[in-house]
Amino acid sequence: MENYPMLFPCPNPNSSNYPISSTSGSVEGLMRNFEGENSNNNGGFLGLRPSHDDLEKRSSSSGVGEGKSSEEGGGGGNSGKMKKGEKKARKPRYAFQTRSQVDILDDGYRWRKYGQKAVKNNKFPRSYYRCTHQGCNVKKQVQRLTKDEGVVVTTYEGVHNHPIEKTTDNFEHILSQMQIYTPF
DNA sequence: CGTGTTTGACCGGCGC
DNA sequence: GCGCCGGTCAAACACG
Repeated sequence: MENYPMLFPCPNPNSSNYPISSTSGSVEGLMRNFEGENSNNNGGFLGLRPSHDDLEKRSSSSGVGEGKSSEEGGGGGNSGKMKKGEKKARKPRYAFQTRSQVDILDDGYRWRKYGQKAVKNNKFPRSYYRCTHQGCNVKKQVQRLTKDEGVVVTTYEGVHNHPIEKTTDNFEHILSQMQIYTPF
């Protein structure tokens, strides 16, 4: 994947409110609860939810409700590489909707796709990405809404602890290709 | 040859 | 206890 569509999910490049690199506090302030059920969510608002993990209650048949993360190195292929009984680190997650033609919103980091699953209430599959930087366990998942093909929901999990690889000159290009849904 | 994608299977929690 | 469901791994493949 060398063609970088390059979209950045930040409405204000000059602002310090980067969804990923900044502290969660400032980001949380900007967004509203995203728990309204997505599929019926005819959009129009920027959904962001710093998940506090525990209250993950999915409404079974009605909700897409994300399950819990099983932490890195978890589960999977029974090769016996994960330690069981390890405590689960709960990480904050940031979700936001963007309007874009492309699914992959490149924010300047390098992502490796590690999975793709179909979600029950959506026709479009959800893609799982992980930052390829060593020691950087930032994960991200991209999902497209059924109702609005133009709306892409991106969920970031974790914080990068290494500098970006690309210059920020691309922001102009990035912003030209996307528009953020704002409730205001 | 290195890097990332594809894809099926598996894991683990929760609901029933 | 079983089955659903979301999340993840890993081998094979594709591409530069």
